[in-house]
Amino acid sequence: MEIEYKEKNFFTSKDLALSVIGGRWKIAIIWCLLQQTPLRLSEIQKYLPDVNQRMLIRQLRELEDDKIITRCVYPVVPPKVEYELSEIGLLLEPVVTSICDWGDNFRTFLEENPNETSVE
Amino acid sequence: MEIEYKEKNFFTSKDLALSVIGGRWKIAIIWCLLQQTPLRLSEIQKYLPDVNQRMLIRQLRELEDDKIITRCVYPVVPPKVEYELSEIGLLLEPVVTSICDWGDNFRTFLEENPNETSVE
DNA sequence: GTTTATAGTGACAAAAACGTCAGTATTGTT
DNA sequence: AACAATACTGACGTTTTTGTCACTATAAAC
Repeated sequence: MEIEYKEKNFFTSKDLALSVIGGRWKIAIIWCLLQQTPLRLSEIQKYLPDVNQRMLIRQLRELEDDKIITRCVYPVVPPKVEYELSEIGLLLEPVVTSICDWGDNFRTFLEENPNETSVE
Repeated sequence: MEIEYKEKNFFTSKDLALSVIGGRWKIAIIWCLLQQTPLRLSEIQKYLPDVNQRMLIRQLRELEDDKIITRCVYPVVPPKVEYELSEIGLLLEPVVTSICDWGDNFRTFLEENPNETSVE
């Protein structure tokens, strides 16, 4: 997270929201947890194979610190940890949905308007 | 923008969407243009005083390249340039709205659940 | 002829984000 | 005794992002 809301004045709700969900993989993680819940770390990794474990854990920690997800550790061996959206985290569903919907529209737009700019 | 959709396979709409609107100030810029349109650069700067001009211009260029906004240059002195949301850009309104709405909820949540973690 | 306004660009530095690698803990299995 | 599985952490370096500073163009106003 780039901005710490604890240390800055936020005038708008969007700034506050973006400080929490603006991270590189945050929306993707929340998306996973909306598909299936709870999820173990290893399961999230299967959903997001492009994210390395280190990064994934860092993003999960930030989401946990911001109370968007909960982390439940089971005292077993090998260890088992389950991640779940919190109540306020679940309320992000409309955000994720609207992003996916727009992505659909944008994909259609791209197909209908092929790039005139060639990268060469 | 971190990911070039021209160069990567995108399997989900969210990935495609995030590659376009995931930039640091993209949502904020789009938010401005939903409040008032068209806007000149100097006007966007008044909306977003924390963004330096260099950065703002870079983000505007990316949005323009992705066809989210249009840039109209008037051949006058001093120069006048107007930015406007494109058709596909206007469709981002539900995304911005849902983010703002969630931000409101999250602010309330923060007020109701004061931080137990003190930073010292 | 100097200043003003607007919308930039280029070079560079600082900061933040990201990735890689190696290592930890536990206990049950081979 | 070595190895496997899961969920990590720490050190470190690289890459990307962001910011700063100086600079450009133009015509009108003073």
